Amino acid sequence: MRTVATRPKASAKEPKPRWRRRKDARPEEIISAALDVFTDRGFAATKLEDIARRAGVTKGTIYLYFDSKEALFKALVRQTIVPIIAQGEAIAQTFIGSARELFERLVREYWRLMGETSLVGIPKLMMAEAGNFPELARFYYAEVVTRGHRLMAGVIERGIKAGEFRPVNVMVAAKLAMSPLMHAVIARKAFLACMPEGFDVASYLNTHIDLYLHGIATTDRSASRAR
Amino acid sequence: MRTVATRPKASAKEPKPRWRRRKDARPEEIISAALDVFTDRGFAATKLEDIARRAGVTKGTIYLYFDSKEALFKALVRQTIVPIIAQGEAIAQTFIGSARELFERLVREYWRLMGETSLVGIPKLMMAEAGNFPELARFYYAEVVTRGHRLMAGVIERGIKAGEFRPVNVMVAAKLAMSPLMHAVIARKAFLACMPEGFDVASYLNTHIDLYLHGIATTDRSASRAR
Amino acid sequence: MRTVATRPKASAKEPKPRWRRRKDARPEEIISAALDVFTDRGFAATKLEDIARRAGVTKGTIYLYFDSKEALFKALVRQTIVPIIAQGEAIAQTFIGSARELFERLVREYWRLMGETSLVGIPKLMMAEAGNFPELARFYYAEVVTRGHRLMAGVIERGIKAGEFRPVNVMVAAKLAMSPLMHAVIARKAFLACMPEGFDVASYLNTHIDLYLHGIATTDRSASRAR
Amino acid sequence: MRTVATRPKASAKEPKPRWRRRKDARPEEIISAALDVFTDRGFAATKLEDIARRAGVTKGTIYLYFDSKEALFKALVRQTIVPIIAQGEAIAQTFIGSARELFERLVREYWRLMGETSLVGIPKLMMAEAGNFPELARFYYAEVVTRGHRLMAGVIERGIKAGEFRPVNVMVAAKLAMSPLMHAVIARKAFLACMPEGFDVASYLNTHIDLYLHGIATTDRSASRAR
DNA sequence: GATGAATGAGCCTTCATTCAT
DNA sequence: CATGAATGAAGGCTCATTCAT
Repeated sequence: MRTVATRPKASAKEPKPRWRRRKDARPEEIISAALDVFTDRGFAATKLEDIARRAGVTKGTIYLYFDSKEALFKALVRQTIVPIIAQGEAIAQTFIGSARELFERLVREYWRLMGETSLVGIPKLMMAEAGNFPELARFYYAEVVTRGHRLMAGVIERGIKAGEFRPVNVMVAAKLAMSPLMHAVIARKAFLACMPEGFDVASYLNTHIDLYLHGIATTDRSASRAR
Repeated sequence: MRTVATRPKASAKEPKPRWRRRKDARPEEIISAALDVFTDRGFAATKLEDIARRAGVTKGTIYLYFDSKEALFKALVRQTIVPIIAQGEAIAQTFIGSARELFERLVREYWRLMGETSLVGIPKLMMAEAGNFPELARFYYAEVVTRGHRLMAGVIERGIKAGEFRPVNVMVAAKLAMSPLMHAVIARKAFLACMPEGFDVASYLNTHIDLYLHGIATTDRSASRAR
Repeated sequence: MRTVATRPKASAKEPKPRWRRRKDARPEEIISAALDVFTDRGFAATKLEDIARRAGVTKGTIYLYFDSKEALFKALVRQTIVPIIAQGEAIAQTFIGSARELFERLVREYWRLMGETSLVGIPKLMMAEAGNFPELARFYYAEVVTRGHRLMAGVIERGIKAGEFRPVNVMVAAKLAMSPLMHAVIARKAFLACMPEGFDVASYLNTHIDLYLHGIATTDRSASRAR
Repeated sequence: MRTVATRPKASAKEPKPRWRRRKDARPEEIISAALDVFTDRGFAATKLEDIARRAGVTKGTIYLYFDSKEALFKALVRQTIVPIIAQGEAIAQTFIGSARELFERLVREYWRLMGETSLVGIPKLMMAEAGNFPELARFYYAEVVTRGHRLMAGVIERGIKAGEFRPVNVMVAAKLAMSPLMHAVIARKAFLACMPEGFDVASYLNTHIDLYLHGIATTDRSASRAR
């Protein structure tokens, strides 16, 4: 749960990792705690004290590193989310294979990094708080949403050029590729406790990939791809 | 009293008719105001006083009709969203035509009722606040989300039976039909101010319909339908 | 329960005494209700609405007869308590018999009129609120407490003159005759629910009369010692 | 900031040492202030802000130590009254002398500890607010009232066994020994300002002791008791 | 005369923020 | 660096009081 962006090898167990405080790891620990709490309470409903407790410090300490609750929130968004996008871009640039395969790879990668970590909370939070933090919303939209869309748009363009995909409005198609992912990731976080049937991730992703690639494929040979 | 017609744009004195109306229109006026405010501030950040002001009453008045801020929030959700779903169900039951046409009809109807009205705020709010109101989340998920999914699932099943659609997991496919709509509707509300390029609703809907129907269509004749 | 001072023959049953409203009985009904509510909630904790409900009217109606909550409270004290004292005085003046018999009569009468009706609430209230209502306290102390003490003092004086009682400071002795009654009446109201053993009124009164008369009686050999 | 050294006991400006102390003396200071304020305003009429001001802190500080106004009230009762009772019990257990002497000792002690300190306010409050705090009333009645009665009952029993006192219902007699004290202590606090003649404590106590011991004494030798 | 919808001041309570230690 | 006691500005909620009907 305590994942921070680029620290994916954190051994999540660590029974009691004492005696390694007093480093400069503090800000990260605080951000990590903030992620967890903001994420499932929302901005206003989050108490600095909860963050402090979870980070193993006191309220006052937070102010050594962040000017205000708002500043902490912004730092959180800025520092946790961008690396994800960058990572996606890196994958795309070095990927060798068909556009369809790349599409599938990115879809699954997105879910792994966003859907399965506490990072889910970020888009959820941004949707909710965009109105209250206009500059942050602008930053987020430009640096994350648009960049993510562009990434996916590149994949689609690649597919069109390669004759794999039909010619479509690539930016719109990119949004349509991402939105089922973003929505599911958020809704799952929000409503998991309310889903008696659970949420079958594999089915959801497979069906999305299947329908989407079917939908966008050039129609002559009709490249089906199921599992 | 009401010295002047219905909306005293009067300039004069109007000594101090401390309060005006006094109807059972009040609850609805308050809910309407609550919709606006909750919707763009979130639950916790909303001040009862703002709702009151917008409804043209004072804080105290709200408590004549609702027990608490939370109760007002619940009433808001209950009274605004459920009818929408019911309306969709009515359309589906009386619809005459192909499954594809029904799909398109529902997609456009959803956007018209949710995307173009302030009701957008409701799902946005629910996503954000579900964690803080487990009971409400359960209600919403059962009465709105699931019901909406079932509605769409029925359409897909109809298409499969008619040979229009490939056999797929209908519930998952239903979620995938809805999620681009739900996400877009929310994101548009959240980020519209941040979109320099705006949001081209027509393209988005058309492309979704096109890709989705293409994706789910039985592949032999492959009935494409673009615009 | 609903007793109002000088209306002791009120038939407490009256299944539904409708259609006799709109008289000038209103103020009394309100005072009666106020007595009940003030009495077991205290002044500040009493809501006008509770009084109104119990009186079968609405909040607004109270203001037709009383200027404010405070005014109602004062009227309540003034109008309900004085008749009691007067009644006691009347008994004393017309009483034929020994001082000891008169003492006993007054003690039992006090309990009957104060201990067994909602009038108990008045001294209880006054003790509690004297600090918040100085003028009222002054009125009450002069018109009720002092007058009550004087009444009892007269009895004691009578006993001394008749040789029944030892010579004592009559005013102090009067207070000591009354205080066990006043305290018991109040404490019983306050704590009845907390007394698993209940409160044995007969024992309490009998023992008080016994001890007090024994204590004040001229002992033939009589080693009195006063100051 | 602190332009000057560490503890400017200086007279000069003292720019704004926003707050001072910071000890665990705080809870006691608050309780002490609460005693004063609750005591002469009653529970409901007391404003936390008044308590805070009197304790030299702000409203918020109270909540560092007590969960709510009610919790503060309970703490107040628990910490002030119960020790008094215990002290009385200690006296009785170690007392050497006649039951009459012990009776007198306890009567005077009660007055000294309750009548002459601000603790008077507690029983006064309890009488008034018992109805609003059933649980607290139960606690108080069991831990204070009953315990006090039992203490006095023991004394009376001792006197009976020793042949000093007539056989009486000891529990009732105990109540009658205490009630003039409790009532006087409360009434004096409530009405002192209304007593033009003042309240002669010595007379009151002496006369009570005299009458009571006279009343309960075995009658043959007629134990007089002087000073 | 009565009503009851509406008001608005005020209180309890919370919590981001500060700062002496 | 850290702490945590203290602050003080709000916000939710209540309720005595008013007044159009």
